[in-house]
Amino acid sequence: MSEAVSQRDQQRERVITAAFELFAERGYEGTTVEAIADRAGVGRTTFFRMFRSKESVVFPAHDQLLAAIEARLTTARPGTEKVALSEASELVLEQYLHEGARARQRYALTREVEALRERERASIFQYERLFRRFIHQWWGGTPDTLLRAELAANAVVTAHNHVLRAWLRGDVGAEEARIWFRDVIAELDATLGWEPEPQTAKAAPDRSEAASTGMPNTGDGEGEPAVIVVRDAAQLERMLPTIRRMLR
Amino acid sequence: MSEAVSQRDQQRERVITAAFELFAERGYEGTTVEAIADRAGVGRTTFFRMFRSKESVVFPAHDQLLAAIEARLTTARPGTEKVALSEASELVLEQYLHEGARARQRYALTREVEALRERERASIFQYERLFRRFIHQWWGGTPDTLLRAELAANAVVTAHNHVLRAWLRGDVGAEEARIWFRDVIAELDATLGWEPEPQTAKAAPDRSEAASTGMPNTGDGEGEPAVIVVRDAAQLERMLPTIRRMLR
DNA sequence: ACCCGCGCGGTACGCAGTTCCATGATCACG
DNA sequence: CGTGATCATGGAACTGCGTACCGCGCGGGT
Repeated sequence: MSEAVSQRDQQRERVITAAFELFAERGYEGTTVEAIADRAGVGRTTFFRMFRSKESVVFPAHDQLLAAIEARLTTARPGTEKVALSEASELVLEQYLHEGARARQRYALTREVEALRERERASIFQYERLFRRFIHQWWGGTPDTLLRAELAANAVVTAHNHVLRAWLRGDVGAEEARIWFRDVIAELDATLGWEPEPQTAKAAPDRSEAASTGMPNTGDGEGEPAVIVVRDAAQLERMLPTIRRMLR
Repeated sequence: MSEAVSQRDQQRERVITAAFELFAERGYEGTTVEAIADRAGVGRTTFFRMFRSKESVVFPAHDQLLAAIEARLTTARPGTEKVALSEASELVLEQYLHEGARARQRYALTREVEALRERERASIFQYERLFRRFIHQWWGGTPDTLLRAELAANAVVTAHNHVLRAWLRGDVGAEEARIWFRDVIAELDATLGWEPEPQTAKAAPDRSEAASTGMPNTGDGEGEPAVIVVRDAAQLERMLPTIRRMLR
C-alpha cells in the first residue's frame, strides 16, 4: 500500500521534473503537454489526471500547502491567534525555501509568462483568503470588522511576498529571509494595532451607548429617526461601521 | 474620420452587448466566441482583433481606465500626491458606477466563473501596480520605502474593492458608495501614517465609555457629547461631512 | 483459475486563439 | 472618372489545451 503510494508519488515527481526540464529547454509556451507526458513516460491523459492544467504542474505543492495553512490556523485558541497567523504565514515561506532551486525556476517562469503570473496570483489569493477568514472570525465575524480583516490579511501576504521575492531574486539568503520576515511581521503587528483601533471588540459599551438614548438598536422601524450620541469625532469614526449596520 | 471612429465604436459596442446577452442566456462557458460574433454580425476573426480573448470582452473598459488612472497620477505635483491618489482611485469606482447594470452583470459572471475571477484579479493588480509605483516614487523610490509603498497601495485597492463590492451587491447606493469610499480613504490616511515611519502611535485614549448621557448640544465644547438625529442611513451618509466638520 | 475493480493509455471531440490569404470598401492620384 | 494602393474584414486551416469515452491489462480477492 505504502509502496503503491510511493510509486504514484514517484511518477508524479517524474512528470514535474520532466516539465521543468522542458520549460528550461524550450520555454513554457514552447512545450506541449504531450511532450511532458512523453518524457515522463506517461500518457497525456494521465498528466491531466495528476494536474488540472498545464499551469498547475508549475505549482505542484500548492494544494498541500494550502491544507497545511488551514490546519495550522484551525489549531488556534483564544489568545493564540497571532502566533497561529504568524506561523501559518511562515509555512508559505518555508515551503518556498524548501523547494529551493525549483522555486527559483518557477520565479523565472512566472516573470516571463503572463499566464503563470495570473496563476500565481490566484494561489496567493487563496492563502490570503484563508488569512482573511481566520482574522475575520477572530475579530467576531461581524460586517464592521471585515474591511479591517481584509486589510490585515492583505498586509501579511504583501509583506510575505516582499521578503519572498528578495530571496527568490537571491538578494538575501534563506536564514536572512526567515529573520527578516519575522521582523516584518512584528512590525506589522505593532503598526496595525490589530484589535485596538476602530472596531467593535468593545461591543458591550457600544450597545449601552445606543440604549442610553432610548432608542432600541434592533428596531429598524420605517421613518423612525435614529438618535446617535457620540463624545467626539474619534468616537464617531470608530462607531460608524456599527451605526451603518444598525441603520441598514 | 470621426464617423469612421464612431462606427468602429458602435461595432465594438454591438459585440460587447451581444456577448453579455449570450452570457446571460447560456452562461459564459456555454457561449462560444463564434456565437458572439454571429450575433454581433461580425466574423470570429474580427472579434479577436477587438478583444485579445473571450475573457477580455467582459472587461471592455479596462485599458481605457488604466490609462485614465495613469494620467491622473502623472498630474500630481509635490504636495498634491495624496489627492491625486485619492482621485485616481475614485476613477475606478466611478467607472463601475457609470457602467451600472453591466458592472453588476460582470460581478455575477465573475462570481461563478473561475477564469473571469482570475482575470479580474489581474486587472486589479494592474491598478495596484500603478498606485504602488506612484507611491514608491513619491516616497523617494528607494528600496527601504518599497515595502511600505506596497502595503499602502494594497490597502487603497483593498478598501476600494470592499466598498465597490458592497455597491455591486446592492448593499449601498451609488452616492452612499462614493461617500463611504471617501470616508474609508480618509480613515486609511489617518491610520497608515503615510510618509512617517511605521507607527500609528496616536493611540487615542478611549477609556471613559461609561456614561455618555444624551445631552443635547450645539456647541463643540470639549468632553461634551454630541447628539445626532438622522432619519435613515442615506441621510447619515449625506450629513457625514457636515457632522465631521462640526465635531472637529 | 476466474472475476472484479481500477488505473492507465488511446482516440475523438470542442473550442480558444493564431496565421494566412482572398475580397471588398475607401481613398489618393492621375 | 478610372485605376491602383491601403487596409479592415471574413473565411479557412491549424495548433494545442482540456474533456469524454472506451478498451485493455494488471492487480487482488475468493
